[in-house]
Amino acid sequence: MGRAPVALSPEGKRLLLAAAAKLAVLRGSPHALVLREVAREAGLNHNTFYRHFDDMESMMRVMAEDFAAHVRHGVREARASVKPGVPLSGIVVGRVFDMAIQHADIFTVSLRELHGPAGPLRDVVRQSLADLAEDMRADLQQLPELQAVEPRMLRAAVDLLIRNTTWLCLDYLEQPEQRQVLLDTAREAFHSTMAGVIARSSRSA
Amino acid sequence: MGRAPVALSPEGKRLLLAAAAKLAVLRGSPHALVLREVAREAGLNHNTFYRHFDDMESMMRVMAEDFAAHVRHGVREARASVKPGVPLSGIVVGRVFDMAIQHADIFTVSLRELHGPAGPLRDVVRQSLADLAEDMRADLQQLPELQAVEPRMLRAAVDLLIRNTTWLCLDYLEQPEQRQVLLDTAREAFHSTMAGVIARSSRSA
DNA sequence: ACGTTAAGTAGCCAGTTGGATACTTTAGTA
DNA sequence: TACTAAAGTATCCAACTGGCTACTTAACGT
Repeated sequence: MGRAPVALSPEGKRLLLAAAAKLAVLRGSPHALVLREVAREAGLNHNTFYRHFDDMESMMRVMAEDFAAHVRHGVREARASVKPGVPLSGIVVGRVFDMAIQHADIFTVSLRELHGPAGPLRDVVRQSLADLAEDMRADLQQLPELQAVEPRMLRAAVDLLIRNTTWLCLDYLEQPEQRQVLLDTAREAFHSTMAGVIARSSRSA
Repeated sequence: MGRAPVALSPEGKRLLLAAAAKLAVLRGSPHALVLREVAREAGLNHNTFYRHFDDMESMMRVMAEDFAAHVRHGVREARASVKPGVPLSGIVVGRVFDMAIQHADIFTVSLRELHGPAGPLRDVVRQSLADLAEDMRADLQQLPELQAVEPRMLRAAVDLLIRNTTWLCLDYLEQPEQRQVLLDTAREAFHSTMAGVIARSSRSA
């Protein structure tokens, strides 16, 4: 359940996953990957690939599970790091950025895949973000200013912010030196959106 | 300048571009394209490709230019369709969706490429969106409620909305039957964000 | 010390690829 | 009508691919 991803995997498997992620970032898509090239990048014979994966698609499934595990792990850690009652939302974007940069290739590939062709990788990534969104909504809803807001409207706002954060996160992974600027951008979006939700909600009440 | 894109191109060139876009949508990335397969899909001998393009990358550049031309053309049309003084913003998302569905493959590939690896295609697409953003900001700024808003803050809000719209547009291209839902989502994001900008702006004034 | 199994390797295969060179067809136009 | 240039084709090539079978090495419990 809660174990760190790919921790118990054999060396070769991890090397292959890392090589695949790295190459997929360069190529722009995991679908452009070439089996032999991945093995070469990992410093292994191309046949070793078959010791760990059935084919490329099965490898992508593993990568997607890794991504999902990282996200779950990150959320759990963030939750444990703040006092109960205090909202996570203030720190969540920074946490996301931290997670992302620690597994930069996997995150880049996974987030890009959000709008790729339908497939197991995309489904898993989308589900992770959907879970995260519902988590954040419930978290925010407990704030006094937001308790009166209709859950559906709040969820829509959170979805908007997650789309925005995903975008900025990909920018961050490409230009880590822009971290502060991107965080500020995300924070401003957060403030504007929440102010908007509150304004619209109290107006309609 | 203002001419419709690929209008004067020879038949084969258009066939190849259409085939490439179609396959790139299926594959998830133009970088996964295979020259011979593109030609096959277009019903042409693979050598004919070289009559029109130097290589795959030069073809992608052409595709990017097509995308940019479509966007410019769409904006010009939208501008002409509303009375002067009336803001475009109310209809702009619907217009974007219309444009996108008319050139579904090119738009899908181009918008996906926004977070692909750096390259000419991506640069052109980003520039198109940046131009569109500045256009929209200037347009919105003329509204009475928004005249007092700091341009930089308004631009940030527009950027947020464009990121959101891009996302929803890709969803729309994959599920055209969801058009109305997605348009409503975009409209709600628009209202929330603008309400937020106004609230924050008047608060700090 | 030995046997079992997982991890890794070597070499082969038929099929496909990007690209070159040389040829044919089409369409315009002088 | 004959000439030309653009568009399209046929064929060949070395290089690479995914996947197969068969072999070697490393690790580990007994």
